[in-house]
Amino acid sequence: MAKKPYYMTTAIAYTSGKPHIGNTYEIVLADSIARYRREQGYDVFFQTGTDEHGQKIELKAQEAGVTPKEFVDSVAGEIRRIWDLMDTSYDKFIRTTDGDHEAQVQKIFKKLYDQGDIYKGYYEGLYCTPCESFFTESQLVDGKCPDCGREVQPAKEEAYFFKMSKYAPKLIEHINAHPEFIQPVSRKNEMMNNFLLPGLQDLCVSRTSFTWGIPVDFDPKHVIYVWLDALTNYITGIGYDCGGESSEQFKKLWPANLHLIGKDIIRFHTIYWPIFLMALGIPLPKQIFGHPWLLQGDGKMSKSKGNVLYADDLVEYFGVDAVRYFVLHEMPFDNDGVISWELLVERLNSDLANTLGNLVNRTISMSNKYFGGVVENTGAVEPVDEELKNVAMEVVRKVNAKMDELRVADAISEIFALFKRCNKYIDETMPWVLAKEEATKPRLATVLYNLVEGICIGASLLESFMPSTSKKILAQVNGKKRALDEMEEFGLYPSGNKVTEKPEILFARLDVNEVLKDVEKKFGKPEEEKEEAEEAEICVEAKPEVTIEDFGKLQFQVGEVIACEAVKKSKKLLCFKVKVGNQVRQIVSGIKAHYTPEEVIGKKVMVITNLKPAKLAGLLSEGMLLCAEDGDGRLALMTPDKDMPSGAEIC
RNA sequence: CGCGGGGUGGAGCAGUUCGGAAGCUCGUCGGGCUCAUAACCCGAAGGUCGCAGGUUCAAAUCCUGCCCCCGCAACCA
Repeated sequence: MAKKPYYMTTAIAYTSGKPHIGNTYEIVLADSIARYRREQGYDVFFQTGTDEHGQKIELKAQEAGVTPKEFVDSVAGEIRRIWDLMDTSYDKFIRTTDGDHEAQVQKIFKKLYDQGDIYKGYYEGLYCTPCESFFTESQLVDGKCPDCGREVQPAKEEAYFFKMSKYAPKLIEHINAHPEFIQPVSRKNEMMNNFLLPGLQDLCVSRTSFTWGIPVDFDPKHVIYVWLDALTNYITGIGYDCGGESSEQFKKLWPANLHLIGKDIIRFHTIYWPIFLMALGIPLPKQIFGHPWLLQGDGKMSKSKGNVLYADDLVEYFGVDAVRYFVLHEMPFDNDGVISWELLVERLNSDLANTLGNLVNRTISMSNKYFGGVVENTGAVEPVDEELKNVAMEVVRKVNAKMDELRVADAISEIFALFKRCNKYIDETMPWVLAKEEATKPRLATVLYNLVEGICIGASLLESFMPSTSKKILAQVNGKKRALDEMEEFGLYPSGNKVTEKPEILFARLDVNEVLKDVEKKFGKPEEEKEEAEEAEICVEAKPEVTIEDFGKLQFQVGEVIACEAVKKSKKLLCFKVKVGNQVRQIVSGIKAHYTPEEVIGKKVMVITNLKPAKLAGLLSEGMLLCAEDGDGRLALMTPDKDMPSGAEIC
């Protein structure tokens, strides 16, 4: 019987920079699902890749002084290196700059245009010519440009749009008829209520403001904007052709069984993507799963804090499988998870070193000590054995059930429950007591046999999640990897097999303080006490040299804060009244997080007074308060060293 | 009233869909054991489930109001 195909994908990673552990989580999660489906007998095709177009990349490349292509080649290489490092078993790595993808996207665009789903329209708005920006009515300040205060003109910019609304009813119907389509279900209502039911707006699918993208071939000043370019990778990657020449592979694999994505892009995958597919007349994927995020432990990610976590750094300390274990185990099903060095060490020590590693180690040691490594089933059973056997026999069924719901973290917990049960079994049977008398040796042999059998089952199940650990354990106990359908029977381990003589430590315990100290040395201080160190570490990007004349254009003066209040509806802004000489200015400044209005009143501050006024949150700001900013974004107002009258010029 | 997520023993989380004895892992304390990576096993302490109301025989769970945290968005001059 031919194996059933199973096509799954991850989102493609955006090549604007090195992916951190949060991005890496997705590929590992996908990998564990892919591996498990293979175990279950599916013919799995697992695709991942990179999204490489867009203005941001164009800019980043410019900053780096390389071409966009050179830039994405380098980042895509880095991403792929990390995916490989994490031991992920993807079958295809697609890049949106691949020639066949680009060509097919152009054809798709043309087809949708020809059939009237894409039309040329205009981005309409009010245009400020000097600022080269569009604004909507609501963004204007007193009917003028919010940036410069000048007049704006109604204007249009050409763009292509996709008629989303046309397919919305059909999509609503589909979603209602297939409750499993959007996972977790809580997301379904969000999509329905927020986007689908209120009515979909047509989607802008082209841009003329940058060039790093796939050109619209019949109108080359436009490039195809992100979603039509990125989402289609799922079909172009397996050989879709909208001219009717799709590959055999496409015919076999489509529709996809699972798109695994982050919760932030659920909207695009459950609304725009299905609608594109409907327009192309091909079936919809069976399931979209929006996973939660893995967040850094202590506060925001920040390079100066040294707490941005990258998979390769973590692997250096803990090893690939420990990192895989952590991200898979710690990530709950529909809530964000937390990752930090401390938590990582905790999991490594307690689950991997203590529960699992130590179990394998003590079992093998005893086999060597008492029987020269030979593991034999003498059939000397006792009632206590039943419970262990039950747990071992149940575990496959439980893991299967969890994996069918994509509850990977729970599936792993089930496997570890078996290892814990094995540890308990050792205490119950007390092998070291049995070893004292010749008469109880047969019983001892059976106890050790049962343990090795339990370990084999657990280790075999572990393959999808921690592939190399699984292999290592099986090698140490000299057992064969058990297939899922070989786990309905307890006792398949060949009686008389010999375990390894020298068990290798699977996971060494780490001392959390030493790790933290080490990390600090390597990546900089992770938390608070960083005063002195910080001073030296701040590095501000150098600006081009200016002349004294340039400097002379700026006017700085001492101002006295005579009033200050928080700006309602704004998290960051304070509104100041500052007396400068004989006039009072209103200045709006984003330092709410650093100063309260009370503490700032009466302070003498440094103000740039000839800056073009601007509106912030609807309030006029005539000038700017100068602050020093440290590496963590903390601000300090600049005040004169000696008392100076307000209005005194700073030069 | 911008959008969204969250507040459950010291830490990290489950449980909330569809009310029905507050649960898991770690840590702490006490005990057991010695095969093992100071690991393993057992027991205990510790929570007004953010606050205040309401519905109900019964609320972590449903309803109303409020407080606080976190992302994103916006205007961090």
